[in-house]
Amino acid sequence: MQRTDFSRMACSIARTLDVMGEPWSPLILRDIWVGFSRFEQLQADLGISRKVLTERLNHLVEHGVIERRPYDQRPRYEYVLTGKGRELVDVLMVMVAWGDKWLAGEAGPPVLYRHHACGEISHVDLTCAHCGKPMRADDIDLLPGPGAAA
Amino acid sequence: MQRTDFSRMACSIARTLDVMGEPWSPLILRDIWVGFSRFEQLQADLGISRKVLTERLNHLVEHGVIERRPYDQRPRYEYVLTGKGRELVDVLMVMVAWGDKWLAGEAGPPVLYRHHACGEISHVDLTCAHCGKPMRADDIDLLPGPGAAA
DNA sequence: TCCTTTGAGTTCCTTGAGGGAACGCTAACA
DNA sequence: TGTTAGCGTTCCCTCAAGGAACTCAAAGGA
Repeated sequence: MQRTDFSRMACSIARTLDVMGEPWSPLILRDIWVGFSRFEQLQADLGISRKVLTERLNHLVEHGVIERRPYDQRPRYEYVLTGKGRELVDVLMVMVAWGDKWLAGEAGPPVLYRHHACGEISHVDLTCAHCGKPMRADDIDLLPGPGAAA
Repeated sequence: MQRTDFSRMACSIARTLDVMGEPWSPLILRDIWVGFSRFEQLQADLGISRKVLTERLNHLVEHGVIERRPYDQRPRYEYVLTGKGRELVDVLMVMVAWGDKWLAGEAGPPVLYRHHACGEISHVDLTCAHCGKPMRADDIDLLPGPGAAA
């Protein structure tokens, strides 16, 4: 099915979706983040079609969020997050916080996150990079930026 | 178009994707967030197929992130974010921060965000809800939670 | 009274992406 | 000389996205 190309839009959300917005891509990044690094591991853990997994991995490599590198003399490869990719995990962490709060139900969250700095089970909050106070959907005004469309 | 159903997975990322992971859904939420609230506005601004827009809006309403309500005696409706939906915008704000940093290029970010609390152009940071210190991909340990799969 | 306009979808056809199973390729190892 | 393990390719089928045309309801004008 022909899909619309988001990469040309003058919108950072659309551009980010062009990198990791296709089906399965966030879950592939999650798996690589938590330590599944090889093709067979990813395929088995996710239950994704091998064809689609190949396409997604290539796409993520092309955009520099993961890196493909050999781990053996034999033709064996593993995928690891780049710095760019590790920052993209921020998006996943916020999805976790939202899903834990709104979708986990009676059973509670499937995974807990312990923060190294304080040792507590916690989750992420969004704060202003400038003043450190909370920064949520209603706390900002939008202004046209230098890269705005004509 | 994800033919695989993510909603049953024991993963808050997969469940969140089930709500807003389909193509266009994040951009629809963005538009509603910034003030496009009507069917015609959304269709014109996004250039999305009317059929898909209808499907996505219904899906988002079913999951309680937006609300459909009449704004006229005539059969006219507008879509607005619920509380649940406003919190989902957190995910978009982090996509903005990442896209602005890694994909904006020479031109710079297309949109600037001014924080009400401090009045500065800024972006979001991820901090620990417990101790307030930075909380990024490498700053946490994962533990099985109460809702973990058997 | 009839015609037109507007907003909000709905229908229908075409194309191409995802699912899934089978196949291929390479290098070590028994 | 098989056999195995890891990593993809190829192929076919189904169904979802694109896109244009169509419908419907209510208001406003001629």
